[in-house]
Amino acid sequence: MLTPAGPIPLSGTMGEEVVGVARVTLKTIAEHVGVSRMTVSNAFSRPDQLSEDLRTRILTAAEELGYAGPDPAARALARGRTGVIGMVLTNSPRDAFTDDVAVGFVRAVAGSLADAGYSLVLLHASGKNGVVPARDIAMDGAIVYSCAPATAAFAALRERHLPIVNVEGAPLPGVPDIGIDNATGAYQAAQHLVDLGHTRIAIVVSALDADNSSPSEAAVDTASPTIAGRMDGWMRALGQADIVPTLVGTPALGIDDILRERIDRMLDDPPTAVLAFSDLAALEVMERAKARGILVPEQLSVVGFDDNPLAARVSPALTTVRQDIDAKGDAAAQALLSLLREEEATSSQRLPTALVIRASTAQPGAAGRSEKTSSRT
Amino acid sequence: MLTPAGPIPLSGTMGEEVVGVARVTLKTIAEHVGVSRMTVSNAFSRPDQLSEDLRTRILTAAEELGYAGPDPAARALARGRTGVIGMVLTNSPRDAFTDDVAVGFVRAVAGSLADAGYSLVLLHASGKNGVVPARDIAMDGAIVYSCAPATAAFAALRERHLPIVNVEGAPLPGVPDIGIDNATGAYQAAQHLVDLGHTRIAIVVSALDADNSSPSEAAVDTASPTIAGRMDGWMRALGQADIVPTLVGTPALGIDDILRERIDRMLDDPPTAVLAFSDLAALEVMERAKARGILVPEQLSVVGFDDNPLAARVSPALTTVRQDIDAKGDAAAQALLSLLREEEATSSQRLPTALVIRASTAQPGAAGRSEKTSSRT
DNA sequence: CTGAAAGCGCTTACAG
DNA sequence: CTGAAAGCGCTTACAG
Repeated sequence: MLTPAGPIPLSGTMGEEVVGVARVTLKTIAEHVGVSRMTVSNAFSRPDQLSEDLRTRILTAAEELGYAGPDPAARALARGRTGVIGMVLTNSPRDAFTDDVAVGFVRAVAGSLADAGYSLVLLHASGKNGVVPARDIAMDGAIVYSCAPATAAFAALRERHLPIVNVEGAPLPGVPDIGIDNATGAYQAAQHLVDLGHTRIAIVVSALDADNSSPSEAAVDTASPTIAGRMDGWMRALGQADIVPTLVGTPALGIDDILRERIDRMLDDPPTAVLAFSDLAALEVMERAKARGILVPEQLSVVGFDDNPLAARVSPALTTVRQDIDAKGDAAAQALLSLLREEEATSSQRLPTALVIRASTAQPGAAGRSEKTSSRT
Repeated sequence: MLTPAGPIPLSGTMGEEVVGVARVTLKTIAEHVGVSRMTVSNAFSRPDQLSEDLRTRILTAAEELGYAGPDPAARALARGRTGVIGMVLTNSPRDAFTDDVAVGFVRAVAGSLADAGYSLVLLHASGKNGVVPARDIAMDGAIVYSCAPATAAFAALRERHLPIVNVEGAPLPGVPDIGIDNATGAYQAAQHLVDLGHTRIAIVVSALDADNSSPSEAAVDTASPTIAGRMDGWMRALGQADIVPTLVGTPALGIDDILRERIDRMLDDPPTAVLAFSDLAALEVMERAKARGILVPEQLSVVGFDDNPLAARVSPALTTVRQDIDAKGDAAAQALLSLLREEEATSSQRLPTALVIRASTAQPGAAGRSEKTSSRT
């Protein structure tokens, strides 16, 4: 037996304060029990490779010595597998987590992945410290949510040749893409307004610089594949009805002050209906309309997108295009999982949407019943 | 030069389909450039250790060969540092992410950590696959959010001797705990009801099995340190006013059907006021009261806890105890960060709360103005 | 400014 | 059922 005098060798040079106990490794236990390191390894990782009795003896010794199990970092290197999946969000987690839709997606992905034994690591954009998580974090694969192909994190991931699933992204060769059918959803939303009789319609978007302008070919250029899909759908329905909408947009990826300002400008001479790229943007429009005394839906119909949990709670309840965010998260997780299993069957997927008509839309100029009609007796 | 014939050695046995390119490592590049592996390592990790010229040459070669940088798993083992911090939530991420307060916390932590160059990995409870993330994932430390000390994940973390910060947890020797001052917040909430003149008060909690019972000593036993703190505060204020509240609770950690059922039972013979352990629970009470035609706040005052984003949006707007969730997240992240820097100065912290009085509380039996008083003309 | 040596802690075939 | 050997890909002192 090579076991040193004491059962647990202590760290620190003689005379120094011994702050912690020396690292207990497979070797410590092997020497203690009198077997080879790899038998100890087997005791933990391949129980069928040794006798029940030996295994118990080893596990007992491990516990006595305070061994918490094989070191995950060493194991990851040896196995070539970490058990971790990365998630890169449009914006840093700090921003993304203010959006219920993004949160719902992360939630669903984390759940599906957990069922398969994988943990999710949130990959923020590269910081000042020179740390680029997408490049520097050990992981087995990644899910990229609603990012432009040019995103730095995305590029880093691809350089590493990691299995990647793109969600609501631009089609990229060799990268499966999961997303909803934005065009069809948007088409339904616009058609709903057309059916109600609206002709003066504004479209409110992000990732597109447009200050109450008309949709000239050039202007419809957006960095977001999601917005692009929705634009397609809206324009198709409106085009069929010979309606030329007004475009209100910001170059930013989400709602910012530029967009708010342009929405205000739009409300100076309001259309009769607005198609917004998200429920959050729709609420922004509704709040600003309300502040000016413009009645929704009597004077202004508003349609959102997503069916954010808020949509049903606000007043008037928001007409919107529902997407099944849980299904999207599951689909993304499953796609990545099958990529990890090297089942090449993984392909892109378009999930369906559904128009949900609530109280924020009505016929133009309708003396529609709002929730506060008592004064009209 | 030991460089093989072609610039990029291919993998796969002769005759097999060559699916991928052989792994490019430090060695590949070293041989290609004609320097040692460690000079290549230095080019990436310690730029000051070699001439600018050599470095450029190495980096160029690396790019040509498709080398994405030092392998994170190998680096983690060699450096003893992963750049990853774990987060264990009360419930699995799937459940936790339905709660805006928990989401806000994760958001704040992820943000603070990102600033310091760390990424956050969500640690789910151990699954069927035998995978226990808290034991099997490589990380440098962890934040434990609102977990009972007996939580399996917590125990696994401690066995690994990882730096841990406890958030809203039970005090544990050697583990700094960050949390709000639950007792004081709850005290203020209860005192507010006392000041309004209420005497028939119910307390709605989780993690405590109580079916409209009186708070006997035994019954006040809860597995949640957070609930325990709030109970203390409520009971102290009520005790000073000689009020004995009714206890409505579920053994579960959150809101479940048991709790809903017991709330219904409470409303059969309603008190004049309710103290709820969270805003979500308060909304549950309000909705159920509304369904029965019990007016809030005229017939029933309701006080929540947290100041969930929803609290201000619902109608009537909810009186509640505000906690600064961003501050809590930052504090937790900073505490862990300083633990990682081995600044032993890290200690526990109690963050302040503030009572926010809105429209869901009024004097008992008050013919208070609700939002629908028109009928009373 | 550059390199030879040792090591991080584990696992994977392969023998016996 | 058990072990000796090689290796995962990098970094950390330490020489020169």
